[in-house]
Formats: sequence, structure tokens, C-alpha cells
Amino acid sequence: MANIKDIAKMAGVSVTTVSRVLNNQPYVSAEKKDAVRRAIENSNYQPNINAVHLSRGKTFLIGVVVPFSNHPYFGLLIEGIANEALKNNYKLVLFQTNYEESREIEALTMLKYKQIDALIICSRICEWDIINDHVSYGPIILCEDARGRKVSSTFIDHYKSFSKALEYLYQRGHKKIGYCIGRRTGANSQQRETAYKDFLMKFNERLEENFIFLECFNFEDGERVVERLINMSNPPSALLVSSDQVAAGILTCCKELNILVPDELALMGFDNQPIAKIMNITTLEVPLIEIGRRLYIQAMDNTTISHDEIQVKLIERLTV
Amino acid sequence: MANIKDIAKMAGVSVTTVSRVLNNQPYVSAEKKDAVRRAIENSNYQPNINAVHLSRGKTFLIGVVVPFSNHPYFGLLIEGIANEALKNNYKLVLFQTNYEESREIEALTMLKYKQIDALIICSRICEWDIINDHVSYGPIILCEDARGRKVSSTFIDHYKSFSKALEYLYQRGHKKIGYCIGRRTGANSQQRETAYKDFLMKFNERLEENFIFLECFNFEDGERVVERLINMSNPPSALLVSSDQVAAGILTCCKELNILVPDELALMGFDNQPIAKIMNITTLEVPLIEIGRRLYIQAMDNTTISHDEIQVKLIERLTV
DNA sequence: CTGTTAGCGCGTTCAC
DNA sequence: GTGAACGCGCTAACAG
Repeated sequence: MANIKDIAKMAGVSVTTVSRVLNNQPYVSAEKKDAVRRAIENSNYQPNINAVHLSRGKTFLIGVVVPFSNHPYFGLLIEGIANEALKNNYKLVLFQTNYEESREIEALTMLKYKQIDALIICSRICEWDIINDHVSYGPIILCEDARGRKVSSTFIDHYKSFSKALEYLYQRGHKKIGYCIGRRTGANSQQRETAYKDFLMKFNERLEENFIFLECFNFEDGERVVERLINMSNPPSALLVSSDQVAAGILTCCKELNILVPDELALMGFDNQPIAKIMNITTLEVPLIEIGRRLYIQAMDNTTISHDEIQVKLIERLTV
Repeated sequence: MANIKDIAKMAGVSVTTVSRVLNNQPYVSAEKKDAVRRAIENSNYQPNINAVHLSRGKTFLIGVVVPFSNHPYFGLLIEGIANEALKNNYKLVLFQTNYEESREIEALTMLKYKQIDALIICSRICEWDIINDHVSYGPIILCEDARGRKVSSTFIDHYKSFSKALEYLYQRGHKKIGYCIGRRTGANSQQRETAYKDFLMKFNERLEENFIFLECFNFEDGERVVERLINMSNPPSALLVSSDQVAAGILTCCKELNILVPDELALMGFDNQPIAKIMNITTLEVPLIEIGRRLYIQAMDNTTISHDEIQVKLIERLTV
């Protein structure tokens, strides 16, 4: 394996000059640049990435924290980040937390010790204090509304979008609306809960605690929801489901039990994933790949703190 | 950020000694070892990973090639690899190929230039020649039967398991059996095709080209299958579906169209993913996480070439 | 524009 | 048992 010194010798220049053409820096004459280029081609030289990292003091690694990686929501987010990272020669290090705080702190610690250059947290567990303690070590980017905080973020306004969905259901004649969500804590979830409560208040409806379905992450969680639903004496007539996967699971179970959708139960999904299209689920479209792209771009910028709000779009199909 | 020299100074020893205790090497007196340990704790020192990499000539990065990462099959495989890698301080670099050969070669090239220490190919596209050209650069591990090749592999015998499934369907009275698969090329797919043809031969059935459904990867691909099915004058009575996701999609469409499963159409899935359990799909269980674990272990061993065959298990449910 | 040289932080001979 | 010194391959002042 040839190294930079060999190339320098072959091209009859100094290692600095080689380094300069390698990094597209100015101040190299056309002739020398050509000589270096030729030497590189003749020897199929490849820079030693480890040496570059050491010298630059960077790892070209970017940490991505997700609760689970085999969920389409996070899968798409990761894809968006990865696509953009690839272009810039950055690699991704995945931290799958399963919502354990310690795993998230592990990622933060790696940032502290420069084992990664930046950290994107797709779903935060730990308190802001802990995040704040780490901001000085490198860019930390969040996928939730972090305006007013010391970190950048790309987010959707869950209060706004949840309200929008609720009003849409209301206009369609639904007074008793419930919702399904993964976990109750978490900034995004709390925004939604607030939107839900404000909505009830506005229309003078009472909050029914059992209209809220927790632990809804995957297709299979839909079964539990339907089971609970059929045992309720006064069930909701519509459900706002924070993931198309779960909505699809619910829809499948409903069909099995001959529960008519949307007549007996209306369903509104979230994300607009392929499964929503195929099953004709009315949903709120979230451009996850684009969000991933922006998260990456923010991660690369360690000077500015910015906040990108992403808009969602209501897609009308057949479940409402 | 303290470095090894600082620790040496604090502990009153040389950097060599610090390095020795860091790497659990012998020939360090208990006292000095303790002194170093204390110094490390007091300064929350963390070795500079880049320097370690450069010095060792290793990256502690392991490449993983998958066609797409948001499919549960590969998601679980990745999870299995990642779990094991984490324990050994290895990070994963994901190569998402979308079945483009050039992306796979890119990964191989990174191995060649020591940008990763090993490469696990979960679904191969390129020819064996190309693989062979790279074996000298580092461990390459495949997730297909590679016995007789110069690389290690963890695999399931798709010929055997496909035959097993076909015979099971046959015993249940199905003569006209079709199957759904992602792509036709690919070693695993070809094994299955051979099993299919041999099965037909054995029972004197004719090969119906349109009993083979290609491009079946995700839930949503099930729709296409059912559409084609209802337009067939002489459709198969049973389908062997190489992914539970697709089987679930087919099942969902069938319910929509009032096609009775298994009476009018029997379905046998593959993998035993959560969705198969919830939808009561008869399937062949594949221990993907365990396969991932073994792939990693093989990747770490750059001296021996080994081949692990993994057994699958038939899980009887309600779709056959 | 170009080259010399000093690090980057750690692993590893080798002499003591 | 221990430590001085060199090397890993590259980047970035700095001097010219």
C-alpha cells in the first residue's frame, strides 16, 4: 500500500503538495497537480483514513440515536441521514437505545471523548440538563422542537399537526376521538397530549383517560388496541394513530372482526408510509428522508444553532 | 482532554507503562498498575481512538452490505451483528446497495484500502470473481452457502427448507403451488428455484411460469400478487412466500377481497417475524439475530474459514 | 506557489 | 519490570 510519501517521490514533489491536491487546496501549479494525479492513478493509492482522522482530530463518524432501528419511521430517518452523510464521506454509528437512558448517555459520552464528531438524537430520553452538559463537546442535533435550547433541531410542530388532524376528524362528525401513541413522555408526545387536551376543552368534551392508547409502536400493537376497544362500553368513534404501522395493524384487526372502517371506527395515521397507501389509510404525511437530510446538514455545522420546522400534509384516503 | 502522556506524568510512570495497563499486558507491577488506574479515573481520560487506529493499523469498523436497511429481515440481521459488535468495541458501517453492484464494489474497495477491517455481505450481487479478488485484503463473510469458496459464511440451506415447506403444503392437499420471491438471481433464490423445480418433477407437476411472483419484498408488494392472482384462470391454491411481510400483505388483500385463507389460498411465510405471529401466518422460523451474531464472530476471525449452517423450524398457524 | 518540519496520540521494539 | 525513542501517514504552520 503506497503512502503519501511514495506518491510525493513518484511525482517529484513534496508531501505537502500531494496533500494539497488531495484536499483540493489552491496554490498548486497545474503541472504539479497533474503529476500528482498521475502518480496517484498509477499506484491506486488511497489515503490512510486513520492518519487523516488523527491528523485532523476528527473521526468522520456521526452518531445516530434511535430507540429501535427496525421501525420504518426510524429506518427512513436513518436513510435520509445516511444518504447525505455518504456524499461527504461520513459514516454513521448507530446507537439503538430501546429507550434506555444509559445507552443514550453512552452516545453522549462518545461525543465527549471525540469518538464521534456529532450526535443526532432522533428520540430523546434524557433530561435537558444532561444534553446541556455535553453541548460544548460537539454538535448535538435533535428531532424535536428545541427552539430556545442550545442545540439545533429539525422538527415538526406536533401541536399544530395533531390539532389539524383532530379538527379534521371533528368536522367529519366525530366527537369521541381517542389516540394511540408510543410513549407518553418525550417532547413530541407531550405536545400532542397538550393539543389533545386543548381540543377537548375547545369543544367542551370530557377527557376520557382510556381513550389514550400507549405503547403503540408496531403493526402488532394494533391488536391490543382493538381488543381494548371492543371491550369498552363507550368506545371512541375515531382514532388518531401516531404511526401508520399501528394504524395498519388496527385496520387489519378490524377487518378480521368485521368492524367497519370508517363507519364504526375512523382511523387517521401518521407518516404516510407505503403501508398507508396500500391500505388506503388517511394520514398525515411526514417527509422523513428530507428530515434526515436536514439533520445531517445541521450536524455538520458546529458554529450555528438553527431550527428547521417541517410541514406535514394531510392525505385523504378511505379510513376517515 | 488528557492524553496518554498526561496520565504517565500523573502516575509517575512512562507512557509505555500506561499503554500496557490500558491493553492489559503483563509485566506491570501491581503498584504502578494501581497508580495508572487512579490517574485515569481522576482525569476521566479516554484513549484517542484515532491514534489507536492509526497505530494499530485497524479501523474497528466493520462493513455491512444490505440491499435496504428498512426491511425487517435485514433490520434483524443488522441488530444481531450490531449487538455483538458493540461488545467488542466495533462499529458498523452500513452499505445500502439497492441491489446496485457498484455500491457493493465500493464496500469491497473500502476493505481493500483498509478503511474497514472486515466486510459482511448479507445479500451478494457481484460475481464470485470479484469477491475472490478481494479475499486477501481482509475477512469477507457471506450470508449464503459458500462452502467450497474462499470466504466464511453463515447460511440456511434454502434448498432443504424450501423443499420442506413444499412437501408440507403438498401433504395438506395442495398440488398447485406457487411462490413469491424478491429477486430471481442471487444464490439463495436460485437454491429455492431448484428446490421448486425438483419438487414439481418429483410429483409430476408442470412448471407454470406465472406461478412465480418476483419483486416481492415488502408488505405493499402483496397487493400486486393478489391482483395477478385473481386474474388467473387457473391460479395456484397455495403460495410459498419468502418473506412474512409480503405474506401479511397478501393476507390483508385477500381479506379485503373476501378470498378465504387457507381454503381458497394457502399461505406459508418465511422468517417468523412478529407480524406473522399476530396475523397467524404459518411460517418457517429463521433465527436472524443469531445469524447476525455468528456473522460477526466469523468476521473477527481472519485466519480460519468456516461455514455455519443454521436450521429453520416450521411454525404451524392458520394460513395453511 | 512550494517544501521543511513539527506535531496528532498511541503502540512497540529494544536496551537496561 | 521499565522507559526512551521511533514510527504509523497525514495535516498545517511556517519559511522561503
